[in-house]
Amino acid sequence: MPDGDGTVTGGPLRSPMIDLKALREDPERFRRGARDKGIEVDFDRLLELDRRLRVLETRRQELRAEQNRLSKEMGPQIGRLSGQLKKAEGEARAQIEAQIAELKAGPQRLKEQIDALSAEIAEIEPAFRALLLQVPMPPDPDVPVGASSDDNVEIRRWSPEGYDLGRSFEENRGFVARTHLELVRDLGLADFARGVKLGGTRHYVLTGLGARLHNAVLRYALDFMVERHGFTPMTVPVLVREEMMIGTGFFPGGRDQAYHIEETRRGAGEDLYLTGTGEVSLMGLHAGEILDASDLPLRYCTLSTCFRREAGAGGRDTAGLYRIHQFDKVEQVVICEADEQTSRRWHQRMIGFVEEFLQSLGLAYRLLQCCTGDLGAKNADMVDIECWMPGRGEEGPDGRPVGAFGETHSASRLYDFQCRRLNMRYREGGEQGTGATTFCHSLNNTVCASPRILIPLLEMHQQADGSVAVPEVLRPYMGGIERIG
RNA sequence: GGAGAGGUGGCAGAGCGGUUGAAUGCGCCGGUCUCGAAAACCGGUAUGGCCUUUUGGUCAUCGGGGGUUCGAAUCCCCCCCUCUCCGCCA
Repeated sequence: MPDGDGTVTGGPLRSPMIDLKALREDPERFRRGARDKGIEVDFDRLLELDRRLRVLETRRQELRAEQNRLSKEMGPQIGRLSGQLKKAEGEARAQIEAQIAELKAGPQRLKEQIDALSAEIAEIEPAFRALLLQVPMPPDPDVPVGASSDDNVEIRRWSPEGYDLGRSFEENRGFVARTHLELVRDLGLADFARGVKLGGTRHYVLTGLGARLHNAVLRYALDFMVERHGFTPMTVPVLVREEMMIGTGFFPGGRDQAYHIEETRRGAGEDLYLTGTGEVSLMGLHAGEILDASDLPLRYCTLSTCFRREAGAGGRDTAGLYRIHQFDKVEQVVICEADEQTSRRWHQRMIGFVEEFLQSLGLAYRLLQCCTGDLGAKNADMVDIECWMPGRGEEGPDGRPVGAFGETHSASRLYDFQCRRLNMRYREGGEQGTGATTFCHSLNNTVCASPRILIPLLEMHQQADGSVAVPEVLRPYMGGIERIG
């Protein structure tokens, strides 16, 4: 199997990708969108290839129509003559053969012309598809234009009662904050050396109560979405086919970020990829389907292990639980009707769920409106949520970190970008329905990614004596334990 | 891992290489009949693309890709998937 981009041809999906008609009608909108996102796409070439392809395709269709017509006309004749040929002898035989050859000559010429056109099309089509696949979703007009995360705009912040984000941890709590690294070490919650021994850099082992806390917060997060907000929990593959990675928009852009299982090298038919988020499988669930409009919106969540190569992260965040190759995450996904207002409302609600979740854990956070440069290819809009991590950030005068916000959540609004690529549509009556079909809209947001969430959890709930208080909502998942250490 | 059987329209189920985008049945929609309903009968009932102002025309699609052929659901190759049996195994 080829590994090249732009080759989602098989399976139940024949990905239409970006709306070609929209692109033809208003290429400027897509050009601007890509520019604002800092993504380079050769639109001139793309549009030129599109024009050429359509000319060739139209011509080929005309020829094929002619061929079909001829075929219908003389098919039966050739068949009849071929039948006679079997019985015929000598002179009569030669005559029939000549007749058949004559009949075949016309279509033969057509075939040659069609083959020539086909060859030409086959030559430029892959490049066209690859280019089309690179076209990002244009950001919504109300998304601030910016180059990088530095240009993101804070929307609001929240902190638990009695904790003032304008003051230092020490001023708030009366003692100097330990970092999560120190807490984890002193309380025996993680073993980095052995993690690295097992899996190499950026691996870790959560030990004892560390593992328990990790599981507790994830289980709580899943129950929170299911019981409080009516999401349907799913367990899904984390090892998926390439078409799912392309369909969800992670490929081609994010190839470097995904672990690639090269099963073809062992004789299998296709390679597989480890997913970096449950979003891939949750979105892929209904790929290629026509959903029943009355079943929308679909609200799914999953607890899945996520794998990220962190290519390009260089030496950033090498220590601790912040940036690692493998973690677990509860993810929420909504698939709704193709309506901007509906889609926007869900975005707000999904962000609200996370705020409620973080508040119940007593974690301080802020919401950031991501700027165009930080959206990635697939999003029309994205809001990041960052938790306050007292042990993070630059060193203060005392040589201790002053604290910083660290990204823990990301809420994406994609319109029909993914659903087009995944060929996921809806209409009244679903598959059996009769009306026109429409591509769904999709959204996703983190609910809880751990162990990263353990950083603010441990750092915010640490006590003067070095112990850590377990938030009340997690205690039922920790066998009633109220305090670690 | 080994052996075999299959994948056709919403479902079931036909389909000697040539008016087969696909019989037939079911389902669904519309109509006739009826006070109304059922039955019966008649008609309609896929998706996507391209051309077209409308109407309409046309191409592609019978798991996916490639090949043979003037012509492929039908023949050949590769892959994916499903089922059965054996082996192995949480």
